[in-house]
Amino acid sequence: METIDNHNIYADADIERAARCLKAMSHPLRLKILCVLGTEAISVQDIVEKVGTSQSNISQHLSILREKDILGFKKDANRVFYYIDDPRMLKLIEMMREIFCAECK
Amino acid sequence: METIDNHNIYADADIERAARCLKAMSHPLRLKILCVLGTEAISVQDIVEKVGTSQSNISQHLSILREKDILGFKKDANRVFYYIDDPRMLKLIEMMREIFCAECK
DNA sequence: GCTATTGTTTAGCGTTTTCTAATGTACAAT
DNA sequence: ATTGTACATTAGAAAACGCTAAACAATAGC
Repeated sequence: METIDNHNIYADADIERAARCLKAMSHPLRLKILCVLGTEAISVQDIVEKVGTSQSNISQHLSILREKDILGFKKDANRVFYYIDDPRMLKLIEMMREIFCAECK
Repeated sequence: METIDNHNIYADADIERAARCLKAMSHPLRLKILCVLGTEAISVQDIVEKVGTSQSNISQHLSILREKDILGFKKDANRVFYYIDDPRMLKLIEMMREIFCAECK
């Protein structure tokens, strides 16, 4: 019966935010997009080739990641280059690699 | 044109596995369950109280986490105690807290 | 035996996700 | 101008999700 309910260590707002972030990464294609991006800025066309699905499909997934402020982009003439804009996401990607790829070498 | 296609650094199997894991965590209630569990084994009833939704709903989410081998459980008389069984998941939870709760203090 | 407690499962329904296919838009090159 | 390239958007259908409510199962206590 404290002033602040400490039976709940985790703020629901943090949980919601984290869950939304995880959800964005939780699709194989989106996760792969994030992995191939890493710290680079890559054009949609190149992403399509590296990830391997239709251009329309990639575009839709990019739009999802864009809406959640995970990706940024810059246009250059005909092309659009996407990059990971959220530093937390970069950390997460790195950690995911450590955790899920450590034993598979 | 190497023997192993290195235009693709990330094995699709790893991606799939990681994505499945992320998906399991990507629901607010499930994430919260994992957070309150931490390294402990907690009964369903206690989880219900700490997480805050119906018992049936918690049970369903527990079942999802169980199916994906993220949670283990042991029965004791009337109760069932759940715990995080996958060490990778524990790491992930820890990292999530660092990333999403670091700046919010 | 009953009754309460603890937990799981099923059914059903509305919502969300994710894909394919088609269309639209903008710039480039000729 | 028209043709090609790069990308976004829309529409629509199938599947997956997530909830409430209800039924079910197992143990505990009387």
